[in-house]
Amino acid sequence: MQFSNLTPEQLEKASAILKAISHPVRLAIMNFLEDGKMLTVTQLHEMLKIEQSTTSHHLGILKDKGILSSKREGKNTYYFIRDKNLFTIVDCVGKCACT
Amino acid sequence: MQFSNLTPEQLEKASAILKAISHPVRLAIMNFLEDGKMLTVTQLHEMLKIEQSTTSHHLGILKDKGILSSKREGKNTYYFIRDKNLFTIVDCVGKCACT
DNA sequence: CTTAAATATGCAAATATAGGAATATATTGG
DNA sequence: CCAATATATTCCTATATTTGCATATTTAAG
Repeated sequence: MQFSNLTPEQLEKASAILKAISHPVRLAIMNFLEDGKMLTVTQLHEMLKIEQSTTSHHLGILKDKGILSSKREGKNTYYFIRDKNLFTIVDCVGKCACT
Repeated sequence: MQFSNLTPEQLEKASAILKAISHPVRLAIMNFLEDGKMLTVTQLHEMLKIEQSTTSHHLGILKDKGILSSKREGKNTYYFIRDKNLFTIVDCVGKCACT
């Protein structure tokens, strides 16, 4: 493949990022964390009303792709958005979804 | 599921849009069409150096999700980005991919 | 009508993803 | 160490996606 102004590597990277957040649950998580908030697995699991393991899976995916970071504090693990650039995408997507 | 400020429907819609463009080939297509250009299946198929049918499939997905529109002119079908709002996302994603 | 070019579609195999039950691990308090 | 809470992981099944070959459809030209 050959590209206009993005290299194949950049395309792979960009699509990996998009793919990671292209899921209703993960988008909801991003939305909850949008303004820089930090939330635990249990908090998200309760807010989303989905299984704890499912929540953990999704958080794992987001962390694995470098979208989220986590910070352990005692028994809790707080998750938060790693790169503030992503706020823009989430915001932008949110707007597009309202059209 | 319950959400902060996006309804479940909006989340579904947003993730459907994101999912549609979350693929290296489709992102490359979006990138080629980014500035409002119109390109045919054959042009894209040659630019991307992938099979004609694969190209058509990807274009079909993007059209099906409302991302692209097409316009037939003789034997050719020109594809173009339907909603200019998407330029912003593609642009934004492109930037994020360069970090 | 026939041919060729451009595009679309049906199908199948390989691969990837999603979700949840059960279980494992980690951490704190007693 | 033991119990309880929080989180992560394993395993399994169902479902979706990707790709390309073969074929169909559409359109223009002769």
